Amino acid sequence: MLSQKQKELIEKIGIYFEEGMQPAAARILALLIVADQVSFSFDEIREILKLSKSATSNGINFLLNLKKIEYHTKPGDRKRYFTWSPDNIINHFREGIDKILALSILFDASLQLKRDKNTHSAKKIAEISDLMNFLHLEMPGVIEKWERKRASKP
Amino acid sequence: MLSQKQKELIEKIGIYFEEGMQPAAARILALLIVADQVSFSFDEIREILKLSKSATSNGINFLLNLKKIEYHTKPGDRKRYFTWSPDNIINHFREGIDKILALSILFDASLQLKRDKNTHSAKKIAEISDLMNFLHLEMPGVIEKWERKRASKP
DNA sequence: TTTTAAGTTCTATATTTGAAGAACCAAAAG
DNA sequence: CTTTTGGTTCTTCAAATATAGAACTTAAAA
Repeated sequence: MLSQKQKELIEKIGIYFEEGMQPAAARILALLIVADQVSFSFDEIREILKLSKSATSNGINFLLNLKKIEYHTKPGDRKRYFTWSPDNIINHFREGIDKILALSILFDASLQLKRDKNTHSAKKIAEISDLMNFLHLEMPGVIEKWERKRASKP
Repeated sequence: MLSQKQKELIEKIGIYFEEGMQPAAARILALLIVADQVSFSFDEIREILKLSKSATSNGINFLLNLKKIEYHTKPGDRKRYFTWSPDNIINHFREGIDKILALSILFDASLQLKRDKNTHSAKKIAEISDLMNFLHLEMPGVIEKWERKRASKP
């Protein structure tokens, strides 16, 4: 079903995803990305990843909530079959960029509280905040550029 | 020494920094960024943040290791005085981008293992990997653009 | 209407993480 | 030398997180 290499990749990708979700959820997501099989039932996920029912249930619902995965059903079959939903992945990057913007706002606030706005440190805060803002502004253009490139040579 | 607002900012910025370091280290870094005072001794940090010696020591060394902070000494004074080192902050963004690249490599590896590279999922993996790569390639240009803008109107 | 299947939720642990405080150490001061 | 200072390291301890497994729920099937 899963080759050794695929299992290893699930672990490696899982570790990346652990930044932001519990290990079990991270492995579930990685499984759905890496596997050849297009969809997995609750129990298949459970068995393959050797998780308890609760860890499986919680992980799946966490991922459904974030819309990282979705499920479909089959007529005359009560099970749900889960698949990765890759389509809103660009959103993921947007969220990352928004987070940078939020931090830049805190840096600005810190600058406003500085007695002396001309120290090296204060100027650096302003600079970093400006950079974060700039990145936030530039990002849509970069993604657009990528989309154009991609549309031209598919 | 620190206003209420500054203390609140240290907490808020600290929470951002917790992604990637332990809370105590995050607060130390936030303190060195937010405060007007340019440098702090070990015991000042300890007292202001109400940390134990071990938490202070570990946090400081963690931050020194990552070169997020540095210290200087004064003649006839054994203490070290710690300051934020903002200068390689652009590096911080580069690291973030490098991390994205590392993930794209794992996605590529996953794609290589796919039996059928023409499924929706496989094509999406390719697409995401390509986007991550593109971001990695574009970033230096974006930062350069920012530097030019900044040089022109300082 | 009883049983079964598919999952959820609850309770009990296990694991991980972070921090406290004491013991320790090395260099400088006395 | 011996004491003090400035910190580090070691040994708990506490809290947060994650998981297991059992008990429960709900809807469909028998």
